[in-house]
Amino acid sequence: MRYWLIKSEPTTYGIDHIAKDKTTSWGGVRNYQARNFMRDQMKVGDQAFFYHSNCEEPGIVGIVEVSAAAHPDETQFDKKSPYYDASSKREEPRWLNVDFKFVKKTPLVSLNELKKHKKLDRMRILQKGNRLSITPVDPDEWKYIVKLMAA
DNA sequence: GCCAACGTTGGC
DNA sequence: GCCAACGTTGGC
Repeated sequence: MRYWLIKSEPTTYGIDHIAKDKTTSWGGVRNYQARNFMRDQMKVGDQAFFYHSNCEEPGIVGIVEVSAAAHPDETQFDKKSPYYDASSKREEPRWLNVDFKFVKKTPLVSLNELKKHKKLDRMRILQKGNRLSITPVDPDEWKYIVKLMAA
């Protein structure tokens, strides 16, 4: 079982959206590295920090869990979707995604807070210029952050 | 709104 | 296969 961090913009699809939906298909990811994480490494039961990006207070705001393994991303075949990909064929889908289910909201652990902890300075999210929307989280880092939330 | 960092595209 | 140009991300 692995741990992850997934980014989303709260105005587009934030923690309150998934709290209401209960589960959601994590479609629209158009980055090969992120796709490969979902396709090759994510398993049902893996947990992920839900991170709000591009907003007033960027940071971790909740926990979600993988509820379905990678499957073809429906938005790539939908001509009306902003994620439509004309070069992807049904017989050979280019984009895949997992489903996530809501676990809980957590107290905000802001980006600024994360930066303060020496233990966390290797996290992908804290590296300069990192834009990857799905990144692995080390089990030690996970535990450390969960403790921060409880404090 | 700015801009640095990054991924992708396409001409050669 | 190189690399400049472009578009996007995301913190500030």
